[in-house]
Amino acid sequence: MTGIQKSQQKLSREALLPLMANHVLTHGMGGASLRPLAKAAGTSDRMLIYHFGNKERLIADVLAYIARAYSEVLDASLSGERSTSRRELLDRIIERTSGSDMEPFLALWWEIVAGSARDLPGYRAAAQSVMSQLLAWLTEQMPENDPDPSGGATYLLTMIEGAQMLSAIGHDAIGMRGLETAPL
Amino acid sequence: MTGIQKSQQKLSREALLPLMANHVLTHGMGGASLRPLAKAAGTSDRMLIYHFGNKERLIADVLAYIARAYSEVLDASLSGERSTSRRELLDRIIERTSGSDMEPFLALWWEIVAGSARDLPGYRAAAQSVMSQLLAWLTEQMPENDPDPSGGATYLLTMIEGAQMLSAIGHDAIGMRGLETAPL
DNA sequence: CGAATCATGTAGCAGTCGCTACACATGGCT
DNA sequence: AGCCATGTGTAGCGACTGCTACATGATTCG
Repeated sequence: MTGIQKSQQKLSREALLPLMANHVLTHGMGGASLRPLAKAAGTSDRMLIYHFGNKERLIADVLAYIARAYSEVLDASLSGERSTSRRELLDRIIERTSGSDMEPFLALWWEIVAGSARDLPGYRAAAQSVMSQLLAWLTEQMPENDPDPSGGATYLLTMIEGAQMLSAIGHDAIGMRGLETAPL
Repeated sequence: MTGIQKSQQKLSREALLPLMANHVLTHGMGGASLRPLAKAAGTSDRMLIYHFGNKERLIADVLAYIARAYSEVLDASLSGERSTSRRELLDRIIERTSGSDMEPFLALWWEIVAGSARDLPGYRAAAQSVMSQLLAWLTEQMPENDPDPSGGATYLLTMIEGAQMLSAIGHDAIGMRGLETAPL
């Protein structure tokens, strides 16, 4: 009769990651300190260090998990019949990534880019993983008759990301105009 | 004979801004807390609050100052004869912005974008200021015979920023390929 | 059964954070 | 001369940071 039996007694690294990823997606990297993360994952800062060694590795693992999870979302949500032109493909992507459900990920995305630019550990790997996935998906989604699917995909990716950045800073008009006037 | 006469006795807001901007450019937003900023500006956290009211306004002012200073650098360093084609203009921009002296500003830039995406006070205004300046400069630099200078400038801006992001995360290859294969 | 390993709670440390209270010194104005 | 606004140094508060020491249950193995 010593006390209450805890319901969850073996929250392993793997079980904690999605919970922390969720917290990071909604609160951003600014809120990614040990105690809030632990609370979100139903454990203690003490246990996070126990499982991951230190915060640096923790963050790297969480970012890697998010990159992995994002590619799965991408696969699931973006499948469909092949587009018949670059323009149509571009429009579809813009439509999908403009949904409000993508907002948390996009906000986090720019924090990851900023971390990459400053070479913070784990950030660059996550960023490259996401972009590689996106590029691969784009390449195989290129119109069947496209003269240069690979080159065209890198081109589209560059355009899309540029437009999304302009959208993130509230210059949607410029970003969208840039897309509209783009010679594809 | 009460003590040493301090050499600088009236460091006003305006005198402090460039010193803090310099610190932010070299150390990033992560190091932009009151005490380090004060040290860089040769004063105390106490005085920063005295001059700016609180940290939020301080940061907004520093970012606005940086945006202003950047546009002057832009004017000075990018002037020259008009390009004769979109491709040539694009190449010139890429060459100028790839210099290592631009690196501190670019790293800071992505932090500003991330702050904009999270709607932190002051960030979006600074980001829009920088992009507006850049777009205006681009527009007037478009080739003389260009059919659509304004639309073309937004298009180029979108491409440039997309490529720069890919470069920031270490995917230069993709970014540059995107530019090379771009139909201008 | 006993020992060792794993897992976890409680407390706390040294440092930083933004910000404030208080004292005090100047200088200009009346 | 007295007073008030401007400016500045010193100290500190309460909250938070990553991380650690210590103790103690729980499990597993010899």
